[in-house]
Formats: sequence, structure tokens, C-alpha cells
Amino acid sequence: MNKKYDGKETFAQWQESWKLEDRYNFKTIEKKWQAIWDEEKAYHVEPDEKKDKFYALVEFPYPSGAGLHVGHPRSYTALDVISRKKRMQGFNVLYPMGFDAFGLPAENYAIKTGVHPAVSTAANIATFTNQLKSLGFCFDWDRCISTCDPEYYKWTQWMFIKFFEKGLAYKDKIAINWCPSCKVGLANEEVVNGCCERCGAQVVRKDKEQWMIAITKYADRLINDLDDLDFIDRVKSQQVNWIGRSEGAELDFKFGDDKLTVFTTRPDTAFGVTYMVLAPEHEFVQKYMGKFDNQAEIKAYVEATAKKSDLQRTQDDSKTGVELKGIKAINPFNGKEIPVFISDYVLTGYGTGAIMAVPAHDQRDYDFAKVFNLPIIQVLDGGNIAEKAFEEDGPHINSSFLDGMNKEDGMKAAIDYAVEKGFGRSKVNFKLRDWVFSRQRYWGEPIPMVYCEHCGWQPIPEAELPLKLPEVPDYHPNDEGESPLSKAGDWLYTKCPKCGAKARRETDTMPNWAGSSWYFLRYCDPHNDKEFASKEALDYWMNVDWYNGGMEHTTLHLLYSRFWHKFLYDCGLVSTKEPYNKRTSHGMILAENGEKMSKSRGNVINPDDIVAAYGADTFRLYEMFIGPFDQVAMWSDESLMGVYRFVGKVYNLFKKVYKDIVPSDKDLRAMHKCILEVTERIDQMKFNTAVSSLMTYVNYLSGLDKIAPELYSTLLKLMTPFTPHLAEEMWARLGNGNLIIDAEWPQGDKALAQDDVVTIAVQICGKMRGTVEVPANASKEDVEKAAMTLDNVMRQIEGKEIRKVIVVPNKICNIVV
RNA sequence: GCGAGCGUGGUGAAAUUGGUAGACACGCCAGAUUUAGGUUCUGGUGCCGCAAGGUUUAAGAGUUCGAGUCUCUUCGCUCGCACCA
Repeated sequence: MNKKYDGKETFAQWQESWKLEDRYNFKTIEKKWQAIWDEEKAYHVEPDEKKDKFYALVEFPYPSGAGLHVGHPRSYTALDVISRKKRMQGFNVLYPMGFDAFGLPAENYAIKTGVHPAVSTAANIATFTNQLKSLGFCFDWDRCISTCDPEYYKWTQWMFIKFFEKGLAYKDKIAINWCPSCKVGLANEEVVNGCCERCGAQVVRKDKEQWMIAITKYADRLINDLDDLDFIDRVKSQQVNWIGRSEGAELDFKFGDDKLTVFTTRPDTAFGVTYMVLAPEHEFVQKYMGKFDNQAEIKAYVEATAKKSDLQRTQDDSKTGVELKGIKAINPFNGKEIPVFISDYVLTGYGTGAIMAVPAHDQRDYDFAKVFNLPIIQVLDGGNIAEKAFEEDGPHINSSFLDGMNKEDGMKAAIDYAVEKGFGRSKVNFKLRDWVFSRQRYWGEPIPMVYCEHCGWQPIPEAELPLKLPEVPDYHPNDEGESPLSKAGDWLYTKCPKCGAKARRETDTMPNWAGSSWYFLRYCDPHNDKEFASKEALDYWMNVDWYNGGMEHTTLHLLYSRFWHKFLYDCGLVSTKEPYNKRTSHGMILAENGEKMSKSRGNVINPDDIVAAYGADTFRLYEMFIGPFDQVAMWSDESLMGVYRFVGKVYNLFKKVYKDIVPSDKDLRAMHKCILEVTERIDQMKFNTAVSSLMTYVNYLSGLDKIAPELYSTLLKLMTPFTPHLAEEMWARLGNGNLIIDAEWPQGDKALAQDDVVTIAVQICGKMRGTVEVPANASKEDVEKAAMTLDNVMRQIEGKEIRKVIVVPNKICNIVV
């Protein structure tokens, strides 16, 4: 540990002993302090009832072969800054790190090279760990976890079984999004513009048996519970949008011997229905096929639709379709017979896969009606339906008992009528679909289920967890969509846990969103082998107080993990409804020309190079100074140099510190101003301006001949979150025997930060005409009097009548003439 | 199309939330020191003008004693969702 200044030598001699002729040598300083932190376990935390806890969380990385990207440290440094400050303010801070280690790249690498994913992943984790340590984050490395560790995924599997037991995990044959390139099924959330989020290949539909998790059962709660959370608005609105709640009604139309049920948000427009449309996949199309007059035409259209990808189906908004000739539907509101069509503009997965068409008040129906020459009946007054559908609100017309009503009354009356006559009911629908949870891949958690011919799907007994990944001869998935685990030989077959008959294991694995759905809980108690985490640990550490991560996870990981946590809450396994109190998001870091950094463009900045050339402290400080935290930022080597110069200046300032110097009032003013600004700006994540406050203060200190120790040690404390190594080093050089991270965060004093003379702007009719210096908090009259003495003011008001003078204390004086 | 947001010097950006626009930094210019230079230090730097001064926050209008900030219109950009009935 540090030698402490014991007063046996003069401070000047002590300072001399630090070889002041040396330039700022970040390499030795950073290595030295990283070793000390490691050795002293400076960042290890345990629950401590005497202290308030603070749980800071950043999204753990996927340990890719490419190593750490400059984007990762933006988020990590931000919460490192917050964590360090909170710790110095007396909180017991948990700031953990781990690895989201299951995933496709490791598997693709294995296919190419034959190296087992476990081997390459372990090597990558080692690299990442070194890189993260070289940046000096205050992670508690004793709590490091990895989702591919059997001791970890044991509990992921255990939780899956809970989902199964509660009926929320079920197997279903559905048309899924199939990526023909990755040969894997994707969740809706993983499909971007009809393409695979990962590889960009066009996604096709494929019917497959899949494990599903019923996230839709939580749709309402996932929306409503957002109200009490401190999430940035962008995140809230994107989640609300994605879940896509709409209120309306289901209505039953007569069709053949059946009821044809539709969902509509406007049941009050039912008198304007002139036709109906089914999705080509709708069950009635096949059921009644024998009764249609134009079967060949219908079959051809159904086939053509099946061949289309989702992208083709949605990109082309021209309306096509075929009438189901031979059967008419009957509108239950007025008994009218109406034609029924199939068309691909009706989606099979939303609502009931069928709609009632109101062409007068829905542009899509209007377009379709124009193509097929169908009648258009206006039922809401307004607009010009000769040109286009009228989609706004107006009083009902041509609608029997609804005539004259507004939307609200009309809705209520229409639903009441439908309920009374037994052909309808109010209904809420969501865009959100159940979570497709199967992946036809090797490097993921095995789904702990077996299939028995007598007993159906059965979970394996808890005692057999973790169900470890078996060795396989070959990691290739195949075109039929069979997982590599189907080649796992003996592993495949086992006994049915219920009847003991021969049973076959599930060969699909979990998506890599599984492990990350609950990792924040494991951090609370990472070595527990009896439970996923003890109740005591969870009660002390949860909730996460502040979670920072990328916007790209808003409708994926963030939504999934909120859902997962709510499920655990319902099972009585956690005691809070939501896992995260606060969610913020960082902007991406782009290359110098504004392009995305990518290997193929060759413009990737490697953090290791920056650390080697300028040091971790400069790198961290630069990432905080680069621009507003929540916005995209462009990397700039020149700006980085500016920050490096600043760090060097702070180092050199030590040479001007003298033990017996007493700070002046002006010095204290600068210091307290800096404390107040930095403290506030860190809390608001305005890191860029927090750094500029530090720069202003340092510029001030540079102007002094001799610096009082108090002024310098305060600077060091304020810089600890940003440049922890330098702060520790200089703190030690000031003669302190403890770590600066264990020092107290300085208290800013507003009164001491107040200037005694203020400059007031003098305006005439709102135009700036000059400034005057007056004592702080000068009276209105004094300010006015001083303002009148300005040459420029006297000239401007000469011969004019002064109508009003507005004085804002310490700010402005506006003379109205 | 719908939803969210943005537009300020040569560049990255500030602006106490309606009160001196351009803090802080990069770059540039000039000077000093120096190993020839990259280093370091000092001063200058929105635009027009020698200056006094004028002018300036995408464009236009409005509210106000006062607008980068609030309201409306137009233009431009970014992100998310997208035939969701």
C-alpha cells in the first residue's frame, strides 16, 4: 500500500521524492493501481445493512472473437463514473460484470475450424476480462458470471421448467420466421424489415414445431407497469408501440354453418361493412373449399401467397385478392348479405385473421373496394369519400340506431347491442406475439424436456439439472431445421420421468435471450448452488437502481427480462414486480467519417491501441467528453489529444501544490462551483459538461503560482470517477495512506460558490447595449442607476421616454423606451 | 403512412430551462521557448467593419419588456414501427 506522508521531511522534500522531472507516465501508474485494486479486492462488495445499497448495471457483452469495441466502454465508463461517485457518497455499490456467452458466432467458428465453442468462448472471455481490467472499471470480479457455465444455465433450465409447469411454455406448430442462411427460427423481435437481424438474409415462413412462451399473457402488465418506472421516454414509447395494445370488439358474422369472427377497433362502423376479407391461411378457406364455385382460382391465390416472403407481402401495398364465390356472409347488425374475399393484406397472425371491411373509413379497405368495384357506404359524416377514405371522426349516419352519435357513444351502443344479441363482445388485441423459444442450434442451453409417446412432453427431474450440452460429431444445422443435438447419439434417448418408458430428448436449444433474462438476479448471489440466488441477497440488492444499455435491446432483452422477472414474481421467487428502477441508453460511437465502425470498412478503433498510446484514464475521459451521452458520437483522434493534454496538465499541477498555502475566497469560489457542477452533471449523465467544468477549474488552478492542497485534493476526488488511476496516484503523492475511492465525495457550498460581483447585461427594448458590474444581489434601484451611466445607454435613451425598467436580479436590466 | 426526436461557428458542442448565444475542447492565426519539426506556454478566433458599431441559433410568422428555448407554418435530417383492421 502507499507510503503515507508522516511529516518527517518537509512537503517540498516529499514532493521532490516523486521524481518530478518525469513526464506523466500513465503506463506505470495504471499498472500499479490495477494491481493494488486487484490485490486489495478494492471493489468487492458484500451486503451491509448499515449502508444504503446502490445497484448499477450495464449490459454484459457477448465475448466475440473481435474483442472489446470502443462502444462497450462508453456505457461501462458512464456507470463506472456513477458507481464511483455513489460509493464516495457512502453507498454500498454493486457494479457487476459478466458474459452473455452463448451465441452463434462461437458456433460458426466451430463449424469453420472444429474448435469447440466452449474452448473459443473461454479464450474470448479471458481476452475480454483483460481488456476490461485494463480500463480500470470498478467491477466486483468475484461476481463475474457466464451464461454458458452449467452452474449458471442450470437455473435458466430450472426457470424454463417453471414456465412449463405454469402452462406458459408450450409446444406449437406455427409458421415461424426461418432464416435460410443461419438455418434457424427467429423470434419476431429478431426480424428487421423482413430480414434476419444477424445475417441480413431474407426471412421465409416455415411451419415448425416450436417451444413458445406466452409473453402475451403479460402484455397489459408490461405496458401498465411502465408508468411507475424511471425509463427514458424513447424506451417507454417503443415498448408500448411494440406491444401494440388496441381496444375494440370481436363480432361474429354468419358464414356457412359457422360464425366468422372478426376483430375491429370500430364496431360502431358496422353499418358501413360492404364485404369481408380473410387471410389466405384462414381455416375456413380449406374447410369450405368444396363449396366454392371458383376453387381453382382460390387455390392458386393461396399458393401464391404462401410463396411470398413477409417482406414481399408487406412491401407491395397494391391490393390483390379473390372472392370466395358461392358463400356469402351475413352482417349481424342489419342482416345484409355481403361478399367474402381472401387477400394477403389481411394478416393471419393478428386478431382473428379476418376483417370486416369498411371502405368508407379505412384507406386499405377503400383501395381494395376500388380494385374490385365494391360499394362504399359512408357511416361517419365528413370528408370526401369520392376521393379517399374518411378516417377521422364524425357523427354517425346511415347507421340505424347509432345515427347522430359521436364515436364514444356509438362504440358503447354498438358493443352493447352486439352483447345483447349474442354476436359480439368487447376485446383487447395486441401486436405482441408469443415468444418463439426454440433454436435449431448447438451453442445454447439445452431445453430440459423429453417426449414420451405415452405421457407427451415431460420436464426432466430437478435433480438431473443442469442438463449439460453433449458432445456432437458435427455442429452443422441442416435444411430440415434439425438441431445439431439430433446427432448426439446416446444422449438423445432417456427414460420418461413419469412412466419410465423410452423417451427422446428435445434437441432444440434456447435462444440467447434466455440467459440474459435473469442475469441481474444471479449477480446478487453468484456462487449459490442451492438456489438461483438467496432471498436475503435478493432482498438486499434488488432492484437494479440504474440500468444502462443500447436502444437496440428495447424490444428484445429489455422486454423479455421484464416479462421474465414478472413471471418469477408471480411464482413468489422474487419480491418486486419490475427488475429495473431506471433505464438510460447511450448513443453509438461512429468512425471519424460518420460511418459505422466495421471490420469490412476497416475503420474499427481498438480500445487496446488507445490505452497503449494514451492510457486508460485519457480513453475513459475522452469517451465521457466526446458529446452528449445519449446521442451518437463520432470518434476523433484530435479531440482525444486535447483530453490527453488535459490529463497531463492535472498531473503537472501537483508540482505547484504547497502544504502551507491557504486558499483565497476566490479559490474557494472556483472550487465550490466545480464541485456543484460536477456533482449535478454526473447525476444527469451530462458527462461532457461535467468534464468541461473540471477543465475550467484546472484552467483556473493553472493561473495560480502556488496551489493549496485542499484545492488540488478536491480536484482529484472529482476526477476519481473519470480518471481513477491518476486520481489514486496523485492522492498518494499528496501523502494519503488510504485509497481515494474510500475518501468522501466533496460537498459543494452554494453560498461559497456565489460571486460577490456580478456582471449584468443591460438591454434597451430587449437589445443588448452593454454590461455593468454590480455587487451580487444589488437592489433594483442600484442596478438601474448603474445601467444609466453607460455611454451607449445614455445615447440610446436620449430624448426618449422611459416607460418601464425590468430588472432580473444578478442577470439582466431591460429598459423599455 | 404512424410514433419519437432533432436542426446553433471551420469541427465536436454549451446555454442555470424565457434573461449577456457560442462555455469547454478541436482546428486555425500570431508570438515565446525548444532538439529541425510533431512537444510545451501566452494571446487571438461566429460573421461584416480600420473602428465606433451592426448582425447572428434551417426559413418565415406569432406570443413576450425579452425567444436558441414557447406557439403555428414551411423546408431538411435521424431513429423506431409499418397493410396491426
